[in-house]
Amino acid sequence: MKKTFYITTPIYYPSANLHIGHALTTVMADTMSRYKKMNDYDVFFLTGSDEHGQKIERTAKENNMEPKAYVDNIVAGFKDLWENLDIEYDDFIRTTDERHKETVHYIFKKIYDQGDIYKSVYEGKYCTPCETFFTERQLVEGKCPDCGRDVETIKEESYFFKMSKYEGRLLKYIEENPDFIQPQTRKNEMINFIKQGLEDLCVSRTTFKWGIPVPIEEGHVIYVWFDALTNYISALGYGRDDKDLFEKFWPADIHLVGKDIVRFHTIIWPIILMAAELELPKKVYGHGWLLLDSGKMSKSKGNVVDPKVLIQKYGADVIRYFLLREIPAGQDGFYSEEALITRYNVDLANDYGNLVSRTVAMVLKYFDGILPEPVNIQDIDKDLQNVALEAYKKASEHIDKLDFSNGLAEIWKIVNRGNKYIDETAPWILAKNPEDKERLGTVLYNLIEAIRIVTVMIKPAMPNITAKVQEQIPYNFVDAQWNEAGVWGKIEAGTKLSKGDTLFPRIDLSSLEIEEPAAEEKPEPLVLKEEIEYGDFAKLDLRVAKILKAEKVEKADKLLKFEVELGNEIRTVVSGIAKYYKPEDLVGKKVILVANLKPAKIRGIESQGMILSASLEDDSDLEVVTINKDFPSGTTSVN
RNA sequence: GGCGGCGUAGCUCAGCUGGCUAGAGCAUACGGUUCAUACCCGUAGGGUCAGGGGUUCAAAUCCCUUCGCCGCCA
Repeated sequence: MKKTFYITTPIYYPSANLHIGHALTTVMADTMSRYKKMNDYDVFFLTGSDEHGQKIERTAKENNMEPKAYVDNIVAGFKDLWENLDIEYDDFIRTTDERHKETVHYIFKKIYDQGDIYKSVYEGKYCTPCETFFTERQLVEGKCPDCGRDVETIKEESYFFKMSKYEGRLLKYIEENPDFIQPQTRKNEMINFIKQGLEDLCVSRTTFKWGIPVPIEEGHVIYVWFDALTNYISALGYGRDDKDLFEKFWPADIHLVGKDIVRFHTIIWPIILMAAELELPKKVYGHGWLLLDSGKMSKSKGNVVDPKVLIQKYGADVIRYFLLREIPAGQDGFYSEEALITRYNVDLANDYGNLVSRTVAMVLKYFDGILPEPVNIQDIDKDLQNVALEAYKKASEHIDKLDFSNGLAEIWKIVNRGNKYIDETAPWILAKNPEDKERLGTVLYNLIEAIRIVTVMIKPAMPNITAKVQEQIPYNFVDAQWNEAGVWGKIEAGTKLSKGDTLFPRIDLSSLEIEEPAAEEKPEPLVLKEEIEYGDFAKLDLRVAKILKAEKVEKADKLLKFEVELGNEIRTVVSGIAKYYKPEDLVGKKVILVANLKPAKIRGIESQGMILSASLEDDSDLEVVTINKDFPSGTTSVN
């Protein structure tokens, strides 16, 4: 029986479309999955979407949609992206799937029945936009520490999960399984966290409906982690009749996650599993973030890089290669389109693509495309072989540890050695002497063989390119197993090569319009008027005034004429804001009037003061400054 | 505030348990080559290894300290 391998990505939250950072996790998982398949593992690769929660409920409502219809739409976009990126998952679990709900019900009930879930009262501060609860201590000046908005105090009956009970067992497990949490720094953080003591976890809500109902009491909905994390076993059929997959693949070999959700995967999830008397996953790997020069990518910053645009421009292989090569294992990495193009030009076009191109061209030119037999192996040939075999070994080790960056770097040592080998053996000189024909043939054979090995090894990362190489070098790359890269001499002499398309055409960086993500606004220095003394300011008499009447000034597009109440007097004021307000909308509003401004005649009407407002520089919009509290008119507004 | 990490060439980073003139890739300059996608190969410049102190025959590597940056603390 084949060895099994179960790898997962997080299930992504469909409140918005995915960005290139999400693509990183999924590409890593897909590459690992393909690598294991090439190593003859029976692989199960799971991804999906986490579709419940108040935020979805609200966003859907804002869009006048039912939540399910709303998420259907976004999830279709997820799947489309994965298809474009050549992500070959075995299953896509949605938390709205009936099968998922069944499993969640089952596991919730099981844990409840044994007494690890109990009812109590939850009280906390909640920030709806961020969908996060905070403790009093976490708030910054009483507001949400993430977004700075107001938080709501929420007090409700909830079900709680007895996490505290499993604290010691979890700690012991982590210490006895040193590879469970990777990388090391995350592991240390988690140990630290647990040692501070675990609180019980609130696992239900009554404030929204968009979720899986708590099976034992109506009106309660299962809250986030109990629902979301369970996807890893609901997709396998746990708690239902069809649990063959569960028996075959659980425990998972790797839960691949971003570093921001390591805690949930290494504390809450294992404890849920312990309570359900299930085995724990073998490894949780928290990879780093893809940063932009302008910081972390996030929707609120508006600096999100859309992977679909990039795929269209450069192709899935290139994006995949960049992500895997550029982000160091377990660390953050930087994205910029310039870096992407540099990687592309240097590694793919110049080094690998060109190596294939020049080698195949020489076989065509000197041997009519028939791959010659290698004879009389010399030291330099041996060296090329050794570099290839050594790289195979090291690359395998790196990839086993999810270190794709170093894995690919190792593979490229063969590419570099190949280019150097051409330089040292100078086939074009050998071609001039008929008696060197055998030597020339050997050199070209060795080069093709080196290319073959490289091409086998880049297949998990770049699944498309192998098929294109196969058109030129007819070796069965498409079905190749990984260990074929660990053997020298597998390509047969006599193989007929043919000219193919340029694998990676160079991109001229200078003539390219790079669409950098909308970086944060460059803070243009404000140009202020000349500094004034307080005395200058104090001369202004700003007063609250109530608008009694408003009408358009005849024959003037811009002007409105107001009657305003200022204490006991009634004044007439003309203001150039007709473009922005209908007269009737302003009646009754309390505005700020510059009350001691010298009256001026406008269109024959005497205007006795000015109403304060703020307007955009290009005059595209304007808002009158208004007072919301019910202050009497005539009130001094500033002093 | 508590715990942890980082600071090495213009840029991104390797340098494990201390030991030859501190490395790689990119970028720059110069040279070589023409099979190839103006590509490839070679050479060179450039670092008081954040600052200070200590241990040692010997420290980027261990210890202390200062400064700066980052992560975790539901």
